[in-house]
Amino acid sequence: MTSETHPSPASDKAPVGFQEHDHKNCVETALANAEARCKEDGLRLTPVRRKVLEMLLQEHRALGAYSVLDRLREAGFGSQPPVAYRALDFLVQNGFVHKIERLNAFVACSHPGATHSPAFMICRKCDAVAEAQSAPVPGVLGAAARAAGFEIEQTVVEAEGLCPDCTEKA
Amino acid sequence: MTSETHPSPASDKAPVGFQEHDHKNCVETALANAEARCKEDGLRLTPVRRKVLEMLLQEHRALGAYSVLDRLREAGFGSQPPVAYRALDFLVQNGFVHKIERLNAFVACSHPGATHSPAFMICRKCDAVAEAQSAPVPGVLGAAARAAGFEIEQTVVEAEGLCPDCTEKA
DNA sequence: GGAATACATGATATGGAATAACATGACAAG
DNA sequence: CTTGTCATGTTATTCCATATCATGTATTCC
Repeated sequence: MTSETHPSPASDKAPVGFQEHDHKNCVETALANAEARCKEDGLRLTPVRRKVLEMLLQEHRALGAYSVLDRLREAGFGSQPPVAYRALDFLVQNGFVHKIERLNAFVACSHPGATHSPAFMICRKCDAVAEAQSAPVPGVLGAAARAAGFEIEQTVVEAEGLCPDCTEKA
Repeated sequence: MTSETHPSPASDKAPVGFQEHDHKNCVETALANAEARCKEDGLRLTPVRRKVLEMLLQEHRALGAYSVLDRLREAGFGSQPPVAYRALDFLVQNGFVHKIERLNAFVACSHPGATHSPAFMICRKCDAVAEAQSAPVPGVLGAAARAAGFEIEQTVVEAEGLCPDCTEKA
């Protein structure tokens, strides 16, 4: 075994995202969009970065850093942790990828372009991850922050539970 | 150095929580409350567990598992990772302590008793953590979940930004 | 009381996540 | 050509987390 962090116990090839979707173009268009936005903003979508984004789009689920690393090695890139982490940092920094804190894993963004504060639904059984457009900032929290003098820069919202598939099987 | 995970660069003894508060009784009363609730619910607040809760209340900020471990050793308890993790699991499970996913660290709960879905404000500069009573469940996300057939069991809300102290200094 | 059961603790070992520190390569600007 | 900058590569280390087994200590049931 090469080190697949989240084995997705139930179904390893399930159409995670909770809904069937056209997975053919979805990768290519997303990649094209990313390239366009990088050119536009003067960002450099280098080979490693592009490869990492591609594999995350391809998988369409959360991958641990060391899974990413394995695939980079297979593809002939460097195989040391920083290689993966740096690429991931870049992609997260610029909104192409999100980190799932709960899983210590990464997913490609589903809503390219829009500067958003995303929310995630994570299945505790199969580790499937779906992204939802979140409210601008959770209202109550925003109020509390203002009251305390805390300046919110970024908010992580992650819901854990059971995805439709796993609910059915129970 | 014994391994203090989050050194709190700026001020190591700052009144984290973002607001001055009476820290004298706050520990004792919280401990008493915990003991009461455990007796009531038939839970066993053993020496290790009690000690961990006490130190988290004392510190009043997020501590990494290995910081907890160091203090356990100093207090004459076992010093292997599982000792700390088991105690932390128990405390988290029963709502006495919360895990900050963003930091891989733990804080004592500020709102004892109430079964709540907490939200946190985390200073990216000094790692101070404040807990806010959160909305039951972020409304928009709840709707998305229902639409997708996802059953939410628990939600993590963590806001990153600058605490009042660190904002001042900038 | 004494055996059986469940749970808490202690210790060993291991694996995965993340970053520090340093060196190299590619490339553009001066 | 030299300098500065950024991306990449490599080594090593630190930190987070859990599986596993052994031991001990309650509590329960007979």
